[in-house]
Amino acid sequence: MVKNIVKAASARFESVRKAHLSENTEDYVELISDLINKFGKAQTTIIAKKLGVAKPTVSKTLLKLKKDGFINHQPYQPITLTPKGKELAEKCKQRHQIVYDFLIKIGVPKNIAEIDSEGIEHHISSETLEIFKKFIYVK
Amino acid sequence: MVKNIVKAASARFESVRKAHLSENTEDYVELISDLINKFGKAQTTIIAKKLGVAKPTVSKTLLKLKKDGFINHQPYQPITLTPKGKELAEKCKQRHQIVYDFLIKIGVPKNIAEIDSEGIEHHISSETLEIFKKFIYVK
DNA sequence: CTTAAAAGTTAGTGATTGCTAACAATATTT
DNA sequence: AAATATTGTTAGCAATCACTAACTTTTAAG
Repeated sequence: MVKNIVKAASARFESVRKAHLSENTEDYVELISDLINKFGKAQTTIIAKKLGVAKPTVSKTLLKLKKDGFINHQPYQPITLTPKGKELAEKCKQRHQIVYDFLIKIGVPKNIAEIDSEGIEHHISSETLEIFKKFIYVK
Repeated sequence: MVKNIVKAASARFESVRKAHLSENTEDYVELISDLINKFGKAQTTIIAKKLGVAKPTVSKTLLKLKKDGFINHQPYQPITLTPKGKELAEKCKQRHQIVYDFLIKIGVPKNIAEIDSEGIEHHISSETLEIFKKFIYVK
């Protein structure tokens, strides 16, 4: 059936659009986790600087992350991750690290690997990730 | 200086956001080129089906692509690419192919490679792409 | 050649993710 | 403790990219 062929063709674009919806959440949660680990706390201003966006943008996103159950946050208070947020952060960090290590392994310069891994990490399937892993540790 | 460290940290996020702005344009132009090659013409309805979006979404995007000089398009007429559009399509197709071939080469199954290459292609630097190429042809 | 189907457009809406300007709360200096 | 600086929020706006409903144009069938 022609319809099914077209449907299959569109699936990959839909996957990419779906990934875009969770990208922002993942970037925030991963960053918040890093900040807590490095500086003991995560604050709006630091997040804004790290992500290269304005403070109100962060403020608004934090409301959404709270609503979605990833963070605990009261106005003017530091941000903490919920169990759900910690879990997502952990998953993202592992994935990010694998992509980064893989790029380094195949010879991509550090500064380039940092940028590329950031863009790629949200679009890698678990299957491909497994193959990346084998490359890093076996070869 | 601490400021520069933070600025460097934000650069990769800004790169990703910048990539997102051109992603849609690239997907459309690449697809339009494919449709012209395969079926002799590119039409709104086919594009909509292939991308998995509604027709009005395509219609609106075509106006933007025309405004930006990537396509020629008069209402109710088939779509053609401008030289600028052809150039971009060619670049995207090559890049897409390299990413896809690379994934296949390292052992990713076809159906997964199709999805992942679609998501990844917009976030790969030319440096990493060159390394991918070497992998495909040399090893 | 008229009618029905297919293709394409316009209008209006909503979510997401940015921004600036202005203000409020908190922390720091003096 | 008062003034100042920093931090965080609210309000209002814009661009992008989706959608549905309703309409127009073109194509195809009878």
